[in-house]
Amino acid sequence: MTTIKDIAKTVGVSITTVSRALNGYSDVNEKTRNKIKQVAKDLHYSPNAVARSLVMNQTKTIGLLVSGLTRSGAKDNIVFDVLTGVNDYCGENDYDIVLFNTTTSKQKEKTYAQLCRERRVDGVIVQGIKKNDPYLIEIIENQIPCVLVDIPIEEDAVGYVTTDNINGILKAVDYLVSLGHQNIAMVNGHDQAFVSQERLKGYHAGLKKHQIPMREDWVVNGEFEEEAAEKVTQQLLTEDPSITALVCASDLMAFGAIHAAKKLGYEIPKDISVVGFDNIVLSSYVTPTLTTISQDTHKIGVEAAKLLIELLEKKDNRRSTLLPNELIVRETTAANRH
Amino acid sequence: MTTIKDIAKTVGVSITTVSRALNGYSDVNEKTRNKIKQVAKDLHYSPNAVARSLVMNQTKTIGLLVSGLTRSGAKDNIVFDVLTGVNDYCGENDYDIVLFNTTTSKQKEKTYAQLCRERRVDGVIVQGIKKNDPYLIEIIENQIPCVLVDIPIEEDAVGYVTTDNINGILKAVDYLVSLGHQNIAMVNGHDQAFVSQERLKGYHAGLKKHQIPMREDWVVNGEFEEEAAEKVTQQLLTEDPSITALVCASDLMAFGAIHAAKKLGYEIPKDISVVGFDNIVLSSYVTPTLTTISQDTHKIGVEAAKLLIELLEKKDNRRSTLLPNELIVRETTAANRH
DNA sequence: TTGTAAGCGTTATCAC
DNA sequence: GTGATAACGCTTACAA
Repeated sequence: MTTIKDIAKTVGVSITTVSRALNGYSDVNEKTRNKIKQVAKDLHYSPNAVARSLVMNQTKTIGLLVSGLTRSGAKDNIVFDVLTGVNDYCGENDYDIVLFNTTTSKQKEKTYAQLCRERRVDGVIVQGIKKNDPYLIEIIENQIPCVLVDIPIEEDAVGYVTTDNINGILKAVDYLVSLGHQNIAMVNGHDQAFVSQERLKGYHAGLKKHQIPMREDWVVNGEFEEEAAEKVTQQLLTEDPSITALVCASDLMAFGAIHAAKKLGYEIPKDISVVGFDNIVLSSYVTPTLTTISQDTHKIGVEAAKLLIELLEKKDNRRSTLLPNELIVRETTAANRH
Repeated sequence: MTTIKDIAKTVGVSITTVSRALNGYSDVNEKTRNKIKQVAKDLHYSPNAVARSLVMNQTKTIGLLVSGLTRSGAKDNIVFDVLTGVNDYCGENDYDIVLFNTTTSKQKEKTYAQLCRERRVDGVIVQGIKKNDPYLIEIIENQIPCVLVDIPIEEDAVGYVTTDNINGILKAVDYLVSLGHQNIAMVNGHDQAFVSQERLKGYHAGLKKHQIPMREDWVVNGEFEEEAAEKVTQQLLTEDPSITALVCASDLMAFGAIHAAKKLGYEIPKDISVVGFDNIVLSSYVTPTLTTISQDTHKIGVEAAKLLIELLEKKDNRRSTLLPNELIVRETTAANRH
């Protein structure tokens, strides 16, 4: 593999000159530069990023730490979408992405800091970890620049990007109320997710706004899983048949809820309205198509990468980005007929 | 950041000893080793993979070059699934993955070899490129170890993994024939995909096996896209209403085909049977659920990583892996009633 | 069992 | 404008 040494030898200059010529420094004769460039091309030279990283003490690489980088993540395409967003922005800005593997047994022993330091990534984007994940403490304690997805923490070296979860659910409640619904229950995720807290706040805010009394037992947790959501919804609906609408904290859970309702003999949306959250691909393919709060997951990725790179290059001192959500009305919601 | 130098200083030994102690060499006193290990821990030492890579001339990193690493890849979760498979196997074997960005304008200028050499990846897994992609020639010409997904090329340094496409379609045809279908048409992908060739072979083989005469005009190309498939299917079915079954080269195209059929007043599966290919998540969520040939895309990823690492470590001289496919019977196929 | 020293391919600091 | 030379953090002959 050709090195600047080889180029230096064939051109008859020092390696210093080659380095400077190739890196576009001004203090080098244009003729020598051209000769060097030509030889570099002839010899199929590629700069060795590893060597450069070593001396520059930066790798132009960011780590992507994803908790749900498993097969199951394929159902909602969220993880993938964020990844493509990160990839897009990084590509434009000459950063490479390395995937951190936290799922496999072997790597599980390594701490977050070890993972980062070993690969000498310049920064990290973290997605899908829970509030009680041990990594989270490490992230805050360490000085490694980091952007969290959906976890609102701001530190010197850490920021976050999330969507306006409160407002999202609020829009859903607004819409349901406008359809004449008053008995609106919520299928939330779990207590270890910040987004669940926020979405719950949105639910409360919505009820309050329309002066609908809150009922604690009308909020159930579906663990962000289709099956779990089905189960709790079935119970909820059995115990209280007066419920006419369901806001769910994810589309997958909405599917579970719908399934439960159908099993109980409900017709959708005639007997009960359901709105999801995420707007995953599935939601426009199922029958009936799902009314949902759309998150631009690709943009989450883009903004996360953007924020991180700004952090790295100290261009700005923003520490967070809040993206808007949008209500997508489809077929699982209808006027209340009770 | 702590280095072996720091450890050497505090323990009072040379850096050589530290290096050897930490890397588990036998020729080092157990007492010194323990002291060194302790100090390393105390000082929060992490080995610098960059420095190591430079001297070892290997990065323990493999590049993932994906053509469809874009938002659109979210519909079929294939790209993502393969990625998780690769990630799983690499994690177990201490390899990291770096994502090669080929979509963004900036990187597009770089050749395949440049991409690989610059990052000094040990090997590459390539997915989603077409037969006429300029990268392909480079891959063959270069000496960089590479495993291709769904492109059957074997060279000294390149191998591939794919599924048994011929047999997959054959199973579909077998099944349709067993349901009494004789007028079976095919919605294929496009000529630039090896899998399309194979699936076409499977279609031919299936017809031949059951002594059904081939009709060239009953094979149409849907470009692996839902909309395109819908269009060509509409035309096909309009021109020849005697067709009672459709084998499609992807689930997404099957959805397009179904849509076209419905528009023409067909009921599914009463009036026409449709079978897809891939078994993407969507196919079990749509109504009616899709009969399809299932590919274990996660396993494709695992096997690709496995094959590449074997190649890298010269453990074996296999150059390819063929995975079986499976027919998943769901609701879009029924007995022929014509 | 341990240490010395060379070298991996760069960039950066000087001096010329 | 250009060239020695040191440095980045590590591994690895070779020597002791």
